Amino acid sequence: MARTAAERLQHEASQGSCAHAVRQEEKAARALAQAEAICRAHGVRLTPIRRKVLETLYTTHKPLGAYDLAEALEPGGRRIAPITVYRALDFLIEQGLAHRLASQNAYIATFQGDSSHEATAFLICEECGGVDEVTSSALTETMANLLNAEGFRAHTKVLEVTGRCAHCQDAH
Amino acid sequence: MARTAAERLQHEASQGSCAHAVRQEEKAARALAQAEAICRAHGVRLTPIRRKVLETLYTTHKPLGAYDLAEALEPGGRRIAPITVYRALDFLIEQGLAHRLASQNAYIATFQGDSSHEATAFLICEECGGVDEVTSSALTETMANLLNAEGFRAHTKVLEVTGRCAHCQDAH
DNA sequence: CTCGCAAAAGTTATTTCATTGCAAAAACCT
DNA sequence: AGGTTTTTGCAATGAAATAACTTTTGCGAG
Ligand SMILES: [Zn+2]
Ligand SMILES: [Zn+2]
Ligand SMILES: [Zn+2]
Ligand SMILES: [Zn+2]
Repeated sequence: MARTAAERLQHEASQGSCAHAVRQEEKAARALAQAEAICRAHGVRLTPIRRKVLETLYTTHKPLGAYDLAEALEPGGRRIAPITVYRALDFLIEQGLAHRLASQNAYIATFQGDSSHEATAFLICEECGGVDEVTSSALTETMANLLNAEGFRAHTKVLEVTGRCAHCQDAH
Repeated sequence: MARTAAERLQHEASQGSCAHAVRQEEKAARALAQAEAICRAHGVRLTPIRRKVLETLYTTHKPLGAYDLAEALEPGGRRIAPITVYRALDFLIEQGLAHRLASQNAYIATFQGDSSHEATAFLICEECGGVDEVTSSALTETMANLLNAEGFRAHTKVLEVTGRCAHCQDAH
């Protein structure tokens, strides 16, 4: 089944930065500022822990498990308990700032503001670990039609594709 | 996150048979016969354990966790270890006879022979626990286009939608 | 400022899901 | 039967997620 958290980290380390991560620092800074704005607007608090979790997700731009996050947050402070990470993740997901990749037991920051009625697919590269978030009106429409035809009222959509991203194929 | 195995079972018990399960016995019998044929054709063995797991999935027609299955197989024999169930599930999934619902940590029998290049969506009702397996050429095409546009070579597709099925809305 | 409340984080333990490693048994093939 | 491969048994462990309860923190009302 899904790669474990430890394997993910090792894989990432062995790969170094990939094209998915380029210029991630600047994007992360902007995204973080926007997240603060969103939280203010929603009247909720982006506490230090929540902020740090989100920041880690942004700068990594790869799926991280809750225990990965706990580890990543460790330096410069004491070890954070898993439950704390999960609570932060729950918060971030509620605010549409993060997303759970069910097929990986991992979490990732959301760049495009979760326009919740849109169908969003996550393309997960098995080679470099990068994740692309893609939507298209065609996809949204097709899903809507399909669900409509079945009379199914959707609550949560999980669209995850694993495989090989474009630049990992080139570099094969 | 996802409903636990125990909750699933309790939910099922509280609901009795729902429309998703009607005439499941006959369908299950036919599907099981077909599964035997498939295994013969593939030159692999549908052993008693594998067969029993598949049968349980067919007759239940609801997502079951590995430990649920271990429990379900218990009567009339000794307790089966989780690993054994997982091995049986791995086999069934390899043969395209079962499917893992990543969003539920649960497994379900596949009725339509997994024509592996088709995009199949699973509609999971949060009310009755029933799962419908749907495909459409439109969905397959849309996904193919989307992946093509991204230059992404797909290996595994996870399309799972949770919500409320048609008859659970009627009965609300 | 201090009291009181509610939200957040800490602590400890437990549950649920999945895998590893090795031994025994069964099925298959000469 | 003898040797090989596949399957199952068994015990322990790892990994992901949650539970129950306490303490701390942020913040407004008095
Ligand atoms: Zn990459
Ligand atoms: Zn890649
Ligand atoms: Zn139903
Ligand atoms: Zn239903």
